[in-house]
Amino acid sequence: MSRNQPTIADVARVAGVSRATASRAINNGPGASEPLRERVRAAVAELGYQPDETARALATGRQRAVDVIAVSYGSSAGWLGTHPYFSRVLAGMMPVLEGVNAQLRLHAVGQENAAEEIEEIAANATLGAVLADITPALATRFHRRSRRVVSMVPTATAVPAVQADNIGGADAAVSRLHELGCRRIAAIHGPDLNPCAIDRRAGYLQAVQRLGLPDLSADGGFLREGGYRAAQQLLAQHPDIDAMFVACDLMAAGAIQAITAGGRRVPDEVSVIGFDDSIAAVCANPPLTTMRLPVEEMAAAATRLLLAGTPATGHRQRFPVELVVRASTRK
Amino acid sequence: MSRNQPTIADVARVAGVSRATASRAINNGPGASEPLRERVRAAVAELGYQPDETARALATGRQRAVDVIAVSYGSSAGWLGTHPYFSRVLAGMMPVLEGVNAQLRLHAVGQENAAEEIEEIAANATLGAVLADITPALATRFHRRSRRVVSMVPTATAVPAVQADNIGGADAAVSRLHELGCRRIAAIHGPDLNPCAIDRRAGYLQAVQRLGLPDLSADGGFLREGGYRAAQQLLAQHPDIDAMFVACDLMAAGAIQAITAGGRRVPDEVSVIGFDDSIAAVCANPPLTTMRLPVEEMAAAATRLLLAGTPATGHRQRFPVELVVRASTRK
DNA sequence: ATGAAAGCGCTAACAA
DNA sequence: TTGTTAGCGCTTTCAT
Repeated sequence: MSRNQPTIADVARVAGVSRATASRAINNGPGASEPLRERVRAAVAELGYQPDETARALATGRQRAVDVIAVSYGSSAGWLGTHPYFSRVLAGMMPVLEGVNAQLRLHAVGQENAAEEIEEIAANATLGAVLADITPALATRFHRRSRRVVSMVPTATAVPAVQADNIGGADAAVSRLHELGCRRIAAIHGPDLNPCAIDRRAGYLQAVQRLGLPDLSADGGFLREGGYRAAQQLLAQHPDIDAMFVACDLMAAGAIQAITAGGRRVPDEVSVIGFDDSIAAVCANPPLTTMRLPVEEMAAAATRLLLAGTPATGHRQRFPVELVVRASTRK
Repeated sequence: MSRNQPTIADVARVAGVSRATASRAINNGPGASEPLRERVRAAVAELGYQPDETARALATGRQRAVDVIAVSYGSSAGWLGTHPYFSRVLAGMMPVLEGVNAQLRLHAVGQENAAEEIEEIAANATLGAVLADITPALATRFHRRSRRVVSMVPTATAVPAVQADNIGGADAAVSRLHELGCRRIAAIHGPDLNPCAIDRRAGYLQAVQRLGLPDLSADGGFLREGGYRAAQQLLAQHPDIDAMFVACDLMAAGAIQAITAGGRRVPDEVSVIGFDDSIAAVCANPPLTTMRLPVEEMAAAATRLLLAGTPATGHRQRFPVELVVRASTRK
């Protein structure tokens, strides 16, 4: 570094006080007279002094940063860039970090050496970490090293988490479709190993079983292309499908494209209901009826939990998943 | 902090060497014999030692972090969360930061006290900052305090920048529509003050003028709702429109919804061409033909520039904007 | 109320 | 090659 920033010693000298007094004045700490505080303020302004957060962090032992960890399945660029989820968690965190003088550090850890990277992040964690989409095993690993952590997806029981009712949401979606008169309700699911995908699949299965409907499932891998292909395939195999429950909006947008490209109308011939209420839902045409996952609120809650101290082991904060009606389901 | 992590002193003691030797071994520095290195490695493993990056940063004077700054016009949550742009810049940066032991710090600065926040970030910058969407005035402010900065949008001449050919891209889009036989080409523009929006508008104007077409412009504010409304209005005022150039995909997705909701077909009756090639383009139905803004590549380049040292004042790296043909334009 | 001085955990001159 | 020592810029006892 070639920065030649003024230090607190400069401020102290210009103000004609000791470094300790300068520090007290700058941090609004107790034990400094108003006249001296004023001189320090003047010196700060004159020099354009900005405290070095690194030194401050070392001296106090706490750095006031919250880490966000996302695992990059395959190429980090692909997942992080194309899935609307991450920007929503960031969007949810930023406002609560506003004005509390805390940094937001973003980490994309690769799959291979994930364990080591997690360890290192945990070792340097300060306020703590928000686990955006990590497996229970890795979450446990982090938790063992630092308890200042909260997961945003279903995880190991010990790890604090904010979680949405994915099962209930999926069930509600299918029930809704059933109320609308649909009887051949297909589903497009996410990756087998994804905790959220697992729950949404369970919710679908639970609903069709209760309602006495057939299980018409396909896999879409949480990606738009997968949703497109799955919908095509479903339509080919079961031409009488009158509705689709799609486990994420991105896939649902693809599914709608496939349905209309195949010459059927949405929602007149087939109703589609997505999951997430992400940007993909409003960009789809017709706009998607979907189950809203309150990602921003969850991320905000997770951040507040960290700001408030060390979350209790096993802590759970639940969030409802609610129906948002748009135009992809019939009246 | 109640962390009780082992320090390098513990490692040194366990390994039976001095702290200096331990440091040398840990950092693969020169001047340490293999046997001692081995003992240090063993001690590190035994204690589960992880170097404290803060202390390291203070000692070396460089913290190896790159900052990303996004200005939050209105609510920070809204903009950051709903616009696909930011996640693309993050996605572009992450891979180049991989394995170089550098953190990514994210800042959303509010509009009111933007100047101060910018100053503070600049003062604590280490590798430097990527300005995602900042005004020329603020960029200049940052540049004055730290030269380690690169803007991703058109900016003041002194500030280093990576920039795409927005004017040329917009012109090319209109030209393309003209080649396709369209003669009533409307446009939906972004915010008046947004540097990218300004250039895209200029490109449209330049093209219609050259081609002898009428200027059919409306404003959409770079948001989907704005695109929807602008398209409705355009269609009402000029029923003979046969194409639309829309300055961003998010607005274009809205425009397509408005067009089809109004009973016209895309692309048969009206062709639509967007800008960005964001997630909104592939979620739209039909999928959008668009001008691809290589955001990830630009963000990666910006990051590499910072990693390589202090970018030269006024540095410019240009990126092409290319046509991506999908289904929203007629053949 | 103020200042002197001791660290925070680490790296990097300098000595040995 | 190894160890000793002096900081990095700041906060925070502890005297005064």
